[in-house]
Amino acid sequence: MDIPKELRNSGLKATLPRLRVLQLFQEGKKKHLSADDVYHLLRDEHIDLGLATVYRVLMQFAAAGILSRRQFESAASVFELNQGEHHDHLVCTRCGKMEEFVDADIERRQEEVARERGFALHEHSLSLYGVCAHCNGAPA
Amino acid sequence: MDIPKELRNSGLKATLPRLRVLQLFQEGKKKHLSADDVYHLLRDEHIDLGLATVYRVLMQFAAAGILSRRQFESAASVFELNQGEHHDHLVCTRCGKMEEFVDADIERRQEEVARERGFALHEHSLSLYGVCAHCNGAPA
DNA sequence: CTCTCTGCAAAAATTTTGCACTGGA
DNA sequence: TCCAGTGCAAAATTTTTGCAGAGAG
Repeated sequence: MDIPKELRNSGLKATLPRLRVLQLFQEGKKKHLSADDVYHLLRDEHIDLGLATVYRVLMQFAAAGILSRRQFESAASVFELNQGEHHDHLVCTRCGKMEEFVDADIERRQEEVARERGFALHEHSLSLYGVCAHCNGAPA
Repeated sequence: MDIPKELRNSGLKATLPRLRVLQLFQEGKKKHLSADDVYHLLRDEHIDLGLATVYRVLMQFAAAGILSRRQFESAASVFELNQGEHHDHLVCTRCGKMEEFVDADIERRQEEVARERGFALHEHSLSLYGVCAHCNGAPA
């Protein structure tokens, strides 16, 4: 989608920092980025914006539904483009590789578990941690 | 189990701070406690220990397998007694109530998902967020 | 031209570490 | 007694906020 338009739809002005941050995610070279990652990637492109601005922009995007914020095992949160369909993550604890997946059975059972306990389920977070085939074949 | 013994089994001396922290979890009034929770609960009992010590003790316990560290949506990690069997969490986003559950179907599918993608699964983290029956019946 | 947005720097919140002193075994 | 353990304070990390100036519409 047209980036400035996507911003306007969210009631946000199309400013340079916002355009660049969104572009970074839409390029898709790396899907999961922390605030600090974004900050440094943009600095590498000689786009100097403050870290505070990066945080503000990321949170505005998350509030607008453009990005989702995720919390994995490490201390810092990461953000990723929200592409409509929900998905969970499978993370290699050796090389950091991250795969996304959706499993209909798991999704369905989550609903059932919540319903059995009288909860109205709004969202969930599932992360699997293991060692990927590549790292398994060539242990460190 | 006998608390000093449990500590010695982990190669830790039975010191007052450790005994009190472990006792707090074993009383079970509240299962999930952040470092700050522990710090204040003990201060309420006029047991003055430093916050740094609380962190150290909690991390030693986690390393020893006595406690597990969890990361929910909020910024701070919480710790809970590790009672052997793994479980996941169902959290009410309105009142904070937390229920634990294990679902065999979900566990099995997680293994399958990981295997299909060539990962050796080591652990996972699943949290469901919703509104519990009580809060649903009496919306704020 | 106005009102949002940004940069900077300072504050907050959470967690970790250095160091001299204390206390369990 | 001896070394692990503790308290305190300072540092590190991640994130948020105040404020004056800059820039989009």
